[in-house]
Amino acid sequence: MRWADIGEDICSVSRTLSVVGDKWTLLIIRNAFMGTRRFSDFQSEIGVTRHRLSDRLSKLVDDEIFVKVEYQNNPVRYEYRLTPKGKELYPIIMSLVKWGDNWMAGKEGNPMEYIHNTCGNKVMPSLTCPKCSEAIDPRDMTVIPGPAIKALLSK
Amino acid sequence: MRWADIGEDICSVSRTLSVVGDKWTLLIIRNAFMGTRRFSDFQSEIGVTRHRLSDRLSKLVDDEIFVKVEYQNNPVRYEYRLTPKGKELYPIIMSLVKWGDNWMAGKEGNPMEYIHNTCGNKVMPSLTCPKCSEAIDPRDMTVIPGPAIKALLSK
DNA sequence: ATAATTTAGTTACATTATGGAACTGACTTA
DNA sequence: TAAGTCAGTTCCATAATGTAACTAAATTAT
Repeated sequence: MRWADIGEDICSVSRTLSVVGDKWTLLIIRNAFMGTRRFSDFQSEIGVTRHRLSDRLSKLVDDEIFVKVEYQNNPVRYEYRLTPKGKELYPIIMSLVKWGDNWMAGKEGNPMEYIHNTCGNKVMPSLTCPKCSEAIDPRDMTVIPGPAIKALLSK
Repeated sequence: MRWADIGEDICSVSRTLSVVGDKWTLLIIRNAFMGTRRFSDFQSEIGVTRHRLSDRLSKLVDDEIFVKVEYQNNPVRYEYRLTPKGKELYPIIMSLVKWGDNWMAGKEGNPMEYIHNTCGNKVMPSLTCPKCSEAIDPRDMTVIPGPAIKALLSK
């Protein structure tokens, strides 16, 4: 079977991109991980227009990445908080950070540094194999059809 | 200091997104990791228009994610191969796959499965701390200004 | 020898998405 | 009373995208 025969809809990457495959969306989520919750804070921090922000936030609420939580009434106002589904986007943001640090940093060095509270060290998380604990090299990964593709093939 | 005061240009996420912050670009890179190298193969596999593909590929060459390698002359034709800089995008693709598997898979299960050749196991790589080897939880990470931000502050 | 096919594009045009900027509306503070 | 805050919405010009046809050099089929 060729990859070409597998529809775009049966791919975890394109499914994920249907939710976060947009620059503004990823910047909004990045800021959410830094603690931002309110419309105007996202707006001024990211520099996105209110129009676009409103658009992206409501899509993210539809996609269950954010929940709107009322933080005042009179007038009623909501803030945007990451759901568990949204919080699990962290490795995506972290891998974007890491690549940017490695390949796009200027001579000044990295913009930010990260401390792992659990062990107290300044670290940059890396992708590792949960079985043998080795860092992942793309050449060491073999991709095989999973249950969803197998089900398709047996039809 | 507030995040709002840090320009978008001094952020590893937005720097990375200036290269791969686009749906088509990420799908092209995903396919490159599955072995695709030629224009028409990217085109038919991804379903992107030739116009858009041509556009994205030349940007990716400019950004040194791909190199054009001549694979025939008469007429001269090039294929697109990942550079080391491009190969290091793998964790980004893998984190997109993982999130999609966890949150967007249908009842059929995951589209693909991954085998780590080094240890022979079927695995899904995870983000871990290189010091204590524990899986990363976003709540356990503290972000502090790095050298580039510190340099800015001392001006 | 001529026609069709392959590969890697480019061009023209209509549609869609985006950015910029002003406007709304319910309150609060000076 | 006037200005400010917050979370949007509306309007319009510009930019990005998709659709579909066209190019061009070579190869294969009839």
